[in-house]
Amino acid sequence: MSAGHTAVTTPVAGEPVITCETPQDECGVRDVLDRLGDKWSVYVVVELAAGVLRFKELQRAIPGDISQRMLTLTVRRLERDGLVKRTVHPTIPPQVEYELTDMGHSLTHLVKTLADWSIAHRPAIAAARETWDAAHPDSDVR
Amino acid sequence: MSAGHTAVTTPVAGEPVITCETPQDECGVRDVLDRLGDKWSVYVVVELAAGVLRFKELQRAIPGDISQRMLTLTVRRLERDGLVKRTVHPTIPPQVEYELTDMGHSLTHLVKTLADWSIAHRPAIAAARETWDAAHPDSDVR
DNA sequence: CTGCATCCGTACGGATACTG
DNA sequence: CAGTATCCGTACGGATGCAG
Repeated sequence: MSAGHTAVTTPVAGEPVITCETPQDECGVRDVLDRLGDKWSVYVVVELAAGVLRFKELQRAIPGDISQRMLTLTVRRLERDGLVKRTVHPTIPPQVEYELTDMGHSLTHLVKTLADWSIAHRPAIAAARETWDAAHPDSDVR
Repeated sequence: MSAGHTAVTTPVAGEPVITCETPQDECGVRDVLDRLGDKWSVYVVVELAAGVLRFKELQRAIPGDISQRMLTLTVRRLERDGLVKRTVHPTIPPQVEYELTDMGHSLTHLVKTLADWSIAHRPAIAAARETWDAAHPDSDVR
């Protein structure tokens, strides 16, 4: 192969092909991961998939104690990307509701796929890790 | 709803439900993201999906100039998780080949789904961003 | 070629205090 | 309640040098 990219070494049958037209192309994958790969975004999507939530509700619903700051940031970014809609009711005390947009809802299928794969392979991965860790007692890889 | 979790506020029709049995459960999603959410793992999977590659080949194939250190780390972690198989040919100079395991190959479908979603919604997201950025001239959210 | 060790800058995220 | 502002520690990742 001339200039190395997406090597066609040993094409596997029945395998979806992820095509990167040009070298140095990110195949679109990097995009999604930059958006959902952070610590909290998926959780926001998951919780909002079930329905409209207020700020505090969202914060309580998300597993793992998200800080107020992080929830604000996360939800703002999702809003900026058109995945979440934010509506403010100018009452006292203020009430702000968050919900997924249509595009946001389309994400749900994606997340479901992720969750399914994870759950299906969790045991196998755990096993692989144990084996590897046993074979490599002192390694900083982790 | 008593103690807030996975609120059942406004269930949406025809929407996959991501169930978290217990509060503070990560629904399995965090697992995958911890594994593929980093900067390079997906690329390794994508390139190896096409066939067996040596270290240098892999490095050249991946878009965005991955450092040698990062490629080593990434590939080691994937190996630890049982997603990548590493075979060493004790020659001079050394020759090391990387390939996906069966489980690794099962990831390809997942990645394809990600890529597809990304490409499909890229324009919409770009538009949403422009709108938002215009409406919020001075914001550190980005 | 493949890989480890080391150093170092930055970006991400947590904690806290303060405002409308 | 729903934020904003600030400070601060750490983990991630890049650059470089050395070794089998």
